[in-house]
Amino acid sequence: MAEGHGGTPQHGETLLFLTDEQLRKGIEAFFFAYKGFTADPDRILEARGYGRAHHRAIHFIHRSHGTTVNNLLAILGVTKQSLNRVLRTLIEDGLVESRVGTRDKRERHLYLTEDGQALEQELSAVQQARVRDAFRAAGPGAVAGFRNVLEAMMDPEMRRRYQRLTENGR
Amino acid sequence: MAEGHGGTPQHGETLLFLTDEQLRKGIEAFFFAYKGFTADPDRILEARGYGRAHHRAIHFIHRSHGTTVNNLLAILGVTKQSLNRVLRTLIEDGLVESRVGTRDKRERHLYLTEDGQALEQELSAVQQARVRDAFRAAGPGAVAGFRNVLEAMMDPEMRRRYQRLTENGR
DNA sequence: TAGCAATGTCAACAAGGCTGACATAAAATG
DNA sequence: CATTTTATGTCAGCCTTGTTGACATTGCTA
Repeated sequence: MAEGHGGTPQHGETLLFLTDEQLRKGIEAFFFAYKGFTADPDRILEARGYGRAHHRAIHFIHRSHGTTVNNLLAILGVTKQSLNRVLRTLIEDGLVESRVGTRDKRERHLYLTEDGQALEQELSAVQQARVRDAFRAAGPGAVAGFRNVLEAMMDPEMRRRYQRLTENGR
Repeated sequence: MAEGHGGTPQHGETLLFLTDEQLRKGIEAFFFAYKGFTADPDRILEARGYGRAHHRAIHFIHRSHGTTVNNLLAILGVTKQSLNRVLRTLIEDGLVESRVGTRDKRERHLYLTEDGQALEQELSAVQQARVRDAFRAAGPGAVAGFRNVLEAMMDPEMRRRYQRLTENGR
């Protein structure tokens, strides 16, 4: 499967020589970094009896106020039963509000309550701080480069969803 | 904690202005990319009735032939009960061999069998392909930049372990 | 009106984390 | 040599968060 000695250049860019060792380091870095990436929010969530699944729901509801359940399911890529379990506790705990759609009354539109927004703020503050520090430590150019690599690593379907999110903020 | 409008430059590098929006995109990119990162191995593992935990064990045993259980525990950051469950199935299935230590007979040294190496190859082939393609698509400079950001994002303890791994290959 | 779509819910199951407790063998230490 | 510590394994039980399958309700749509 492509022995690391190159082949032909693609995209008209300079040929990149990537050794197995370089790739392995990248893979391990990804693994270890993801732990750090989630460590701070995890601590906050744990104190409330929540997990990462709650964080993800809160994040994307904040990101897209009034999104529907189906929409959220597509973004998160889990089953409705799995999401519903999380959503139910968040609604019961008064962090998320579910309003019946006006145009289509079958849909439920999801919003963060004040408490929900407060938790979202708390979670994103620590996570953003971690990412900000990492970007600064890595220096200029890292922001775009980092995101480009990540974007290229996504499955096409997820990339589309990601790009749709970042385009219009909705 | 550096208010986002900069303050004074650090590390003698150019000041980076990072908006909340940029940070949020980075965070979401990380989330979506991690899904892609694990998608290909996950498919292979599923066919064998294994999960990500098995992959991680296999990866680091391959990476450090003859490593001890304690060592592996520290790298993976899980409990011995959790690791043991995975390790037991891998040993039963003949993918991993556990040898009593010669110097210290309490230790068990872990090795991949031929079958284990074959699976490791299969798994790393698809994962490396994904990372390689992403690096190439992102262009030169991405490799180092990407790794620098990731490294800065790790918890200090994990960063030390990561660096120790990448230094001497052991 | 018939059928499809969006949502919720119940039940059951699995992976993979966790804690606590206990057992064994071997090393290390006084 | 006796004691303690270390490395490992194992049993039992719990939690979160995924999964599938089945079923009900409501409301849109053809």
